[in-house]
Amino acid sequence: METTTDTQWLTEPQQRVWRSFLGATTLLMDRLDRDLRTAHDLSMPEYEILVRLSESPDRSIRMAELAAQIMHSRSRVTHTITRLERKGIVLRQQAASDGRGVTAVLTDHGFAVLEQAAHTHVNGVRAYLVENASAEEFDVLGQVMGRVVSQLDVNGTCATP
Amino acid sequence: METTTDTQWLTEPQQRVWRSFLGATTLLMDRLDRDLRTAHDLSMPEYEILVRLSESPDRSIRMAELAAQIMHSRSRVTHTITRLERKGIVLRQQAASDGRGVTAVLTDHGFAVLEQAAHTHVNGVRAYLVENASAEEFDVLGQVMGRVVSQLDVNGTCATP
DNA sequence: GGGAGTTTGTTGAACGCTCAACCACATGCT
DNA sequence: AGCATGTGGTTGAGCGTTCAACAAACTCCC
Repeated sequence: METTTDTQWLTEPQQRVWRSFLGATTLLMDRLDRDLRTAHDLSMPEYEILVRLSESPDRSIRMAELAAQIMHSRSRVTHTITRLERKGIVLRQQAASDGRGVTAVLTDHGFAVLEQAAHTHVNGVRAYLVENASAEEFDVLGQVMGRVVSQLDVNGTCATP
Repeated sequence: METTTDTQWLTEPQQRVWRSFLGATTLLMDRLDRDLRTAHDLSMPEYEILVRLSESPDRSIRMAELAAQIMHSRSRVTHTITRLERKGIVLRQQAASDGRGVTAVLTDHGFAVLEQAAHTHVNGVRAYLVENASAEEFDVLGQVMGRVVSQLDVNGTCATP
């Protein structure tokens, strides 16, 4: 891959930034997840799915499309949807146009759960992230993260093992 | 926790930023982890531990201190160290001063593994993150993430379930 | 100096994710 | 039409994480 000589190491300040980034994401995701779990028995990945479904026409999205939107593998989405289905939050439905297709549909109960959970989640995002940046800084954050996504999210499809 | 009325929702642009952030961290961590695994049979959490150990006097750190540094639970570190020990990369050692204490020590072989893996990792961080930001933007990123850490990392100790 | 309370580290079960293999359907080529 | 290749979704095993419970050692205070 690389020889032992051609690697440009990070400067000390760059390293500090990188470690802050690593620490911040670890703590942030952990905290948001825990908040959702304790208050609504919902994990972050589950919550993300509910949000996407709720915004979609008919509150339903094809499995592969769902996976692409939240950057998870198809397999992972299958497992998550299975759990959500068991909780009565979501249900599976054969896609009309494509014999293989399966679409996940948000149930009324699922929508109600989401309406509750959204408060917890949004308050968390504000308190832990948004409030820690000025409007300009937050903007910069968005731009950089956007570039990372477009670089790494090759052709809009997540790693599909 | 909250009533149904007092939640300040995110504006549409704020939402876009948050989703970019979520997507970027998912893709980024995934990719760095995969790169390390395929090239050096090492996960990101494992790698983080090796880095901290290598920088420490005697290449050794107490378990709890290690957990605090990388923001993982003590339990998680125990498991990870157990796996690393099995690979001969690290070994456990009774702490002199404290009867309960255990310190993890990086072996020579572990250090050699790290020397290789570091190239892969740093090149990844540069290519996927650093190069996607100007110097100023990267700086802003560091400041914001730093604030998040100091808010969420209450008294320097990670969630200790 | 002898308990009450705290800190350190481990354990095992349950949960969630990854990975490779797989089937079913769709598409394209000739 | 018929076969090759690609896509959509699932499955189950194995791995890594969380969580609650625990034992051992330290601290403090009377």
